[in-house]
This record gives sequence, structure tokens and C-alpha cells, in this order.
Amino acid sequence: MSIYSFLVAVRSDGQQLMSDTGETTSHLMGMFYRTLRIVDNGIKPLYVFDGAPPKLKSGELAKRFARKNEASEQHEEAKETGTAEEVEKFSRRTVRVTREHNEECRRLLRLMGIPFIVAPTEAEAQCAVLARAGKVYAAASEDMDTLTFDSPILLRHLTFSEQRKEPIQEIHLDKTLEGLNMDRKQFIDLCILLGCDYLDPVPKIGPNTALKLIRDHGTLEKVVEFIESDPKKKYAIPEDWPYQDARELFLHPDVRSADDPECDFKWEAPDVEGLVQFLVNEKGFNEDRVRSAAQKLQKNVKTAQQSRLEGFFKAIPKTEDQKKDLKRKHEEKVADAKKKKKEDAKTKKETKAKAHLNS
DNA sequence: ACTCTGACTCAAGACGCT
DNA sequence: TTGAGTCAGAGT
DNA sequence: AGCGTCC
Repeated sequence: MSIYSFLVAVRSDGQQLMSDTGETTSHLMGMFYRTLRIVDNGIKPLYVFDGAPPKLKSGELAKRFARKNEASEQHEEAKETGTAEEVEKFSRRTVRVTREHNEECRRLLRLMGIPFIVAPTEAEAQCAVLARAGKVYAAASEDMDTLTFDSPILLRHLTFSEQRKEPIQEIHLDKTLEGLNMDRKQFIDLCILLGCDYLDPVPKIGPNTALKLIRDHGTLEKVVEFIESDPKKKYAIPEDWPYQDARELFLHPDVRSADDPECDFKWEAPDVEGLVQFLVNEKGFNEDRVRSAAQKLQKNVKTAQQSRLEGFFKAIPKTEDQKKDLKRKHEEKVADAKKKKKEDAKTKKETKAKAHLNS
């Protein structure tokens, strides 16, 4: 996901940044400096790449593919007849993360001494396993599915960027379940009903209705039964809606077990000359910047991994306005469930966040 | 009057100088 | 693509 | 904070 957003966002004159040979460098730029910043704040990150998507997702993916193709056509057309703005707009829509982008990012991480793993399928599921096993402190993702995959802690907006508009959120699964007064199975059912990546959403059922239905009936089986037997035909389950399969994916995703040798992660010193070769010689980055960045990395490898997260959490404002704002948001969306959680986390843990992003 | 969903819109990353 | 925010209209 | 620049 982040590679994608780098490709979309890191631009100049509507074009992605490129080396002089015309290869895109936006993803490397984004990865490099974000990772640097994270490390510089005392976090030892572990990256998880997506593997092959589960079969259940193929329907969704096919739709996306079709939309991309459509966007490509519009992009071509815009280049002929449209304004510069239109061209740029469609250009962003046609962005795809390629195998090459992924491989270059991995090469970059290797040179930086940052470990990573390629998940068998969904990265979020793998993150959850590693977090649950204590290999890392938490799973950082924007995707709420991470909780559904049973990660004990989810961090959102972990970018440490200067102009982070969103504060870092630390969401604890146990508190979330507690707040909802649900067990994990119900929580999974709720998330499926709310609309997950694998299934079409049920029309007319939004966050509130979903929550109510699960509360009233307990399980998806019962909910579906209720909906289908409702004489008023208020809701309609989509034709092809294998919710059991989706549930199975959340309960037993295809992941690398945490005690697998592949999950024996090491944070190492950066290969400075390798970085220079790659980023400067091959991709045209500024040598001074790369070297000073590499130096920072080096320094941080030695530094005892002491948390500096506090410094960032303290920035979270707590005015009355802010609180109101949170309350309002708190009442919406899937996030609803979890955001409620976040509120707790905020009012309580605020500054307590420890950042052994791993041990 | 109030609640809820759905449709629409917009922006999207990080650095460093002023 | 995603999310976040806003708005209108249907339903209760 | 705003804005040009990174490649």
C-alpha cells in the first residue's frame, strides 16, 4: 500500500520522479526517507510485503483490473484532447505497483540493513502473526483488517513525517473487543458484514445496522437467516456471498509461522557503498543526501533501541475541540468500532506508548 | 426531527529554506 | 486505489 | 506554515 501511495503522491509537474534513464524513483524516494525517519526515531521496522492474493479476492481484483484499464484509456484520451490537469488526474488513476517496484524496494531495504518478509498471501495476516508472537511490538498499517487478523496492537499513521496531520493511533484489539463487548468470532463476523476486501457489501447495511444485526443475532449465520426470512425483504444478501470462506481466511490465513527460520529477523548496518551505487549511480539521487542518510542509519544501529515515541505522542492535542472531534468521528464507520478504542488509547495511554517496535 | 446510507469530492510523500 | 469529509434523500 | 524541489 505504501509503495502505491508513493507512486501516486511523489511527483513533480504531474510526473513521477525519474532517474535520467527514465525509470521511476518515487517509490525509492518515499521508502528511503520514511524508513530513515522511522529508524531515526528509535524504531526498528520490519517490512512485510504482500504475497499472492487469496483466491477469494480474485473477484475484487478483477474489478480493479477492469477499472485500471478503463482509466488507462481515459488517460490516453486525455493526453490527446484533455487539459494538463486531466492528464495528471488519470495518470494517478492508472498507477500500478509492478514486480520491479517491489524488487527495487527490497533491494533498498537490504542495503539499508532493514529486514523484511514476503508474506505467503496477505501482508496484514503475516503482520498479525508476527505481532502476536512478540516478534514485533505492533503491526503498523492503515488497514483495519489487521485487527481482524488478530494482531494485538495496530498502529496507524506511523510515518513520523513532519506534517503528519493525523496523530499516530495505537489500537489494542483486546480493548476494542472489550469496548464492543464481543468475542473475536463476532468481531470477525461484524467486519465481514461491514464490508471486507473479499466480499461485496450488503446494500443498505452500514456500520450501525451491521453492529445492530450482529448484536441481535450473534452470528453471521443467524443474521443471514434473519435477512432471508424477513417478510419485508428489507435487505438482500448478494448472490455470491461466501461469508464462511471469508471468515475462514480471517481465522486461518496462509502465513509463515513466527518460529519459521525465515522469521529470524536481523537489523544490520547499512551497506553505504551499496546504497551509493544503487541510489546515486543507478538512480541519480544526490550523493551527499544519500551519504548523510546512510550515516544516520549507521548511528542508529549502534544506539541502544530506546524509545523516542513519547516525543511524538506528546504532540497529540487534547483540547476540547479535539475531543469533540474525536467523539464525532467515533460515531462512524468500521472505524467506529475501532476508533472507540482509539479514544481510550488516547485518553489513557497518551504518552505511555513504548516503542520497542520489536524487542 | 432524527438516523442512516450512499453518492460525491478531494488529496495523496518528505525535505529544507524562508 | 484508499480515506476522509460533506451533503441529500429515504426511512423511521 | 507555505512552497519549491527532490529524480
